[in-house]
Amino acid sequence: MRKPNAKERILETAATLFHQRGYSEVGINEIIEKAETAKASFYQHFPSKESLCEAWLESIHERSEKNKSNLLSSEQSPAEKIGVYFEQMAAFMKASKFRGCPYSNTGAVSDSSCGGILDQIQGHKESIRDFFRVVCQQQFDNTERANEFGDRMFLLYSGAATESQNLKELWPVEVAANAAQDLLKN
Amino acid sequence: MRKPNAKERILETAATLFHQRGYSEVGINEIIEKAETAKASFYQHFPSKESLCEAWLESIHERSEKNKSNLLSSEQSPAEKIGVYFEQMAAFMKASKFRGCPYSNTGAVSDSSCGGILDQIQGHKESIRDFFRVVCQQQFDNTERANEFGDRMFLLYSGAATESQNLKELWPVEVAANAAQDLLKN
Amino acid sequence: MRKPNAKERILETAATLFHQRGYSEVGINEIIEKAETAKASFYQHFPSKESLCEAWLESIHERSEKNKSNLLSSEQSPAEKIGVYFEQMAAFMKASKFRGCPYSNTGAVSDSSCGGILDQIQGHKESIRDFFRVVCQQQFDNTERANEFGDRMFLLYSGAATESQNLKELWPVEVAANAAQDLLKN
Amino acid sequence: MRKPNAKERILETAATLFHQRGYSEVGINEIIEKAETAKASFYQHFPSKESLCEAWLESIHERSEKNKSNLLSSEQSPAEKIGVYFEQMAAFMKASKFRGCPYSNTGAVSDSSCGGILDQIQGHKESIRDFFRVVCQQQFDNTERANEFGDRMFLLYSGAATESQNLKELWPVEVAANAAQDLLKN
DNA sequence: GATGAATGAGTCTTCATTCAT
DNA sequence: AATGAATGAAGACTCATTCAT
Repeated sequence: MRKPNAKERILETAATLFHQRGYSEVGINEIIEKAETAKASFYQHFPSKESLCEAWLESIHERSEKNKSNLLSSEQSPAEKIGVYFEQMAAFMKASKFRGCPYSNTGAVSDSSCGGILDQIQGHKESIRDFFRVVCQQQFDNTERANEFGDRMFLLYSGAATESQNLKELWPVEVAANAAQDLLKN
Repeated sequence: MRKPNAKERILETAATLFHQRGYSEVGINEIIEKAETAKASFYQHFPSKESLCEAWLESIHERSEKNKSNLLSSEQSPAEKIGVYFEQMAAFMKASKFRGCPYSNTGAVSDSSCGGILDQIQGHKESIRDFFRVVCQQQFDNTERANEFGDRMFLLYSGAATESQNLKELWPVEVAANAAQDLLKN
Repeated sequence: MRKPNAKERILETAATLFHQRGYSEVGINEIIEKAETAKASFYQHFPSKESLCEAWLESIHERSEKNKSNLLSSEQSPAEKIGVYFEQMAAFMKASKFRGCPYSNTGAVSDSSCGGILDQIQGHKESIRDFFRVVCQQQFDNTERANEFGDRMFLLYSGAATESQNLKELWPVEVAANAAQDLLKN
Repeated sequence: MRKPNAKERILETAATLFHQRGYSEVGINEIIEKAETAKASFYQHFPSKESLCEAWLESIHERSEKNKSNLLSSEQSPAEKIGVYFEQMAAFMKASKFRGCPYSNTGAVSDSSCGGILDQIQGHKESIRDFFRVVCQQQFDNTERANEFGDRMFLLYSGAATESQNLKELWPVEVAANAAQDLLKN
């Protein structure tokens, strides 16, 4: 069961803990203990806690990119794509007990996470925004309108993540999904 | 210049620091130092760091309530009220160098802030949601539709706060404002 | 027996350990353990390990200054003053089991101890050099010659400290003392 | 450019770093990184960090021995030999940015370097002391006097190394050189 | 002859909190 | 109402060394 690779064990453990309680609330001691590794082994693979955070965010980003890419190139209609995306979001929120968006949560902690972390947050967010824009471009002829509506969907999506986390409820995701569908009909 | 009241000095100092860097990133040592108080004096006024956090959030909430109440009872049209509210938001984002929503930021840190803090976050968020709902009720006859659109505006608003913070840009607030205005026209 | 004051206990413990084994070889853990204090208590009194080092060197310097000042203003002849000074040195070497000069030992560790530590080392050394110069000025009419001979005595003194430490023997101190006496006769 | 032999690369790298910053301040991680070797390769060539230290001191000693031997058997007068020796010292101090004597610096760190390191330090120092004694024997008929004056020169030399390092200045070497020359004239 | 991964004990420092005065 | 001293637990990170390959 236990992965033989220490680096992977650390990364997976950190992924769970960071997401559950937030980057700043999880110490390296706890990570290495649950990953069943020695402290020095950790630093052999990651030069710092921050670099582990970057690796964690990176791994999420990769999965997310693949998913969005698949969705975009699928045969589904824009409305269906939007529907699937928000359904995935709802499932994610429930599964993670409303812990919200790992990127926003990490960015909320501090601006001192300026270095690579801020870059990753922004890159990820831009990518999601682009996703909504492209879906809208598949629906609307007017590119300008498509981008504007894509941005609105992006904000609905983000607001749903934030408030679903704050209120520990699912309705924000549903409301956002409906609003996005309505936007597609305009 | 220096307030004579130690409790107020602490609260103001904490307000600034918590907002700038996040609750978990600011230690009591720094707070009492900048507030020019002794450590024991701090614990005389606040039983714990968490209670200081609650007092901070409470003070923000009070100001916010007063502002929303004034807006709601003003002579302005719903569109104007929405316009003013998002303009205030834009000003706040700029002034705080895109540090986003203190409530969401605090909630992002940890679920261990279960106690009173989570209650305050949820209370504050519900209140903002209600604000948007009431504004919509002033516009639409259909209450159900008003509430649905109010919720959508709430999510746009929240998404704008989150992404304006993440991207360190103002456009999310503007996009959200426009989307909200469009909702009022439906 | 145990001093009630934690700061003093720390300083005395550190003085002993630093001198015995060298600044870089003594950890804070050992210091606080032997001083019977908590780690945080240490940092209440000293902002860093380096600052403790500075306090230690400062305390040595003060005692040294008082001693040299007393010697200089005494009724003794220059030869007697030199004699007493080297006798004190011999006693110190023996008592400390040939651990040599705390200042030179600290400076030997690293040039990264640039900050205040280097300043203290240099200040202390200049002060000893001045002591020998003044004694020579009390012996010779020619100031230039007095200073030159004072500098030579300073180097003999320093070499005696270093090599007595290296060789774990007392003869370097004796040789230096004799050489200094001969210089006075020139 | 890069030496093919890993052992030599390690030794040269360590020589540079140990001299620049002191034995205790340089970790083997840094050494193997700068020597471009694997950690296990290091321990293949040197059983411990201490043994590397010994190898380093040994290599310095060999060069020093050769140099002194050449000087002693040269056609130069004792005064010239002393002159050359202190000139070399001055050049060494300048080149190493006043890092002083590697042996004294290593000995200053700790007495726990009991094993072979202390032996090497003492052997090296005795050898330098002998050098001065022999030069003096070439000058004076009286062996006892020659040895006494040789010892004095040794202390001047050592003091010059120590204080030149402490003060980051060259004058101690010059003063010691002059004092040594004067001793030869007695 | 060489290597990358793993380790336990250690480094210095900061945390929120309580105590006696 | 106010304070400086004290505390144990935890923070991130580095040490010299060993192991299996």
